[in-house]
Amino acid sequence: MSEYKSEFLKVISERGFLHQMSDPEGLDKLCAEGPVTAYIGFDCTAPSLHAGSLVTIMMLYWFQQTGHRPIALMGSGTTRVGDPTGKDESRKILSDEIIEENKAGIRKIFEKLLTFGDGPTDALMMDNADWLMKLNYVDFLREIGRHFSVNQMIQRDSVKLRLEREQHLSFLEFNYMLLQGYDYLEIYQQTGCRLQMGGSDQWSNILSGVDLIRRKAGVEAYALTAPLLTTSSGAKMGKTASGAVWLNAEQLSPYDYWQYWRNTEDADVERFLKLFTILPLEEIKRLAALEGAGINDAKKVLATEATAMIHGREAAEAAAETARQAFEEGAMAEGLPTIEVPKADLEAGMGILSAFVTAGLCGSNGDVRRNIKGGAVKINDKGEQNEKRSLTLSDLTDDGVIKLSLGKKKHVLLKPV
RNA sequence: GGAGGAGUGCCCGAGUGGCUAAAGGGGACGGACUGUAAAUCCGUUGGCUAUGCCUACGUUGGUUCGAAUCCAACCUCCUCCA
Repeated sequence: MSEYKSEFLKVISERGFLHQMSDPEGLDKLCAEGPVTAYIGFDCTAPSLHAGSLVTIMMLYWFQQTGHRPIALMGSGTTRVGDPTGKDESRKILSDEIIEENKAGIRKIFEKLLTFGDGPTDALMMDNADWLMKLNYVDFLREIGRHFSVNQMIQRDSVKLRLEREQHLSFLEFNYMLLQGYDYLEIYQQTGCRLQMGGSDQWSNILSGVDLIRRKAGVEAYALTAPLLTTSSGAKMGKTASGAVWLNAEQLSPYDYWQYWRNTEDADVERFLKLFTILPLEEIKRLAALEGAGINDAKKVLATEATAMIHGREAAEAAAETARQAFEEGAMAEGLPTIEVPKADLEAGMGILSAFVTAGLCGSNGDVRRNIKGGAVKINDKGEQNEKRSLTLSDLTDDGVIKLSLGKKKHVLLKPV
């Protein structure tokens, strides 16, 4: 482990963000000299980013914190083309309106973590649709395609493996590195950006941009990737029962987000504290040293700090307090996710089945029935076995709500309005 | 353009005329054990106004009392040859 001179690489390497770098010495020197500009691209396939993207988002955060200028690139141009790697046939073609909506949702996340503006280290937001949509095929081939050597392209591991195994590789996929390489060049020309970061799966795409900039502009640009994260038990990051761990509050409440981190596996606690919180390393070391049940305290810190990063300190504390009441006191915690139902429904008597479905705890009536059979369903903390049970105003607690629970961890409050 | 192969539930994958809402595995969810962890064990895993009904094995038609299974056309994907 060589010592880095630049603050950025020091922080990044200590906290476990580093996977590969194209020219460590050169990049270190560049970053040590003064403000550098770097970008990371994000797809616009969903209305929010999820926990899987958080690693690279945090890299942008640290980049700015250590005195540099980050660029968040919205890939709405490449999203329109569609990422060719999936196996599903008939991929959904997203309409322009949806892509724009998604883009708006994704922007919000960056606005929380980065400081935007016109200053030398203020973050920028760009969109590759601005230049990709204008491309003319023949011009592109002449201007960009000429700088790509097929001989080299087929040497790339991603390509080589496919060819060696005689697996199909479409021309579209083969071209992807040109598009992303072109992004890098375009951003370099517009902003002087000389560093592109991303997940480790982006490595070869990033390198193609590095090459292109060298050929086209005679400038050395850099590549840096972060490891692809899995939990210690091998699960992909950012997936839960109800889907992805979204970063936007509209997609996933801060309380549920807090819970996601609270349920981190023991073996991941230290790694996640380094990656997803900004606590000092000594503090993390101390927390990670906790053993047995004590590590639960570290998980709470992880949850609160990680939640504070993207939902704000206040929401994080509230989530922590709600969880404390719900789990440690078994009390009726007011901060639990709350669903409003028309008062009239309760007056008429609301079926327990539909109550759990509207609360989002179960996917269908049959799902509720199965869970009732499995003994997972509770109303106001009392087990319920009768699927015909209906909820009425008399079920309201002193706080004026009805608490629905599925299993031990999932609770929703029903509130009449 | 030619020859061959494939398309099954969230995913992988068995099934080649009725016993198939479809084996098995993974994942997920619930339960037990714990520490709101992991591992392990057990259960569940299409929908409904439910002793029945509907939807589902690429699409559309056909054969049949009856089709995921047979036939035809089409769509998509893959491999090899040109």
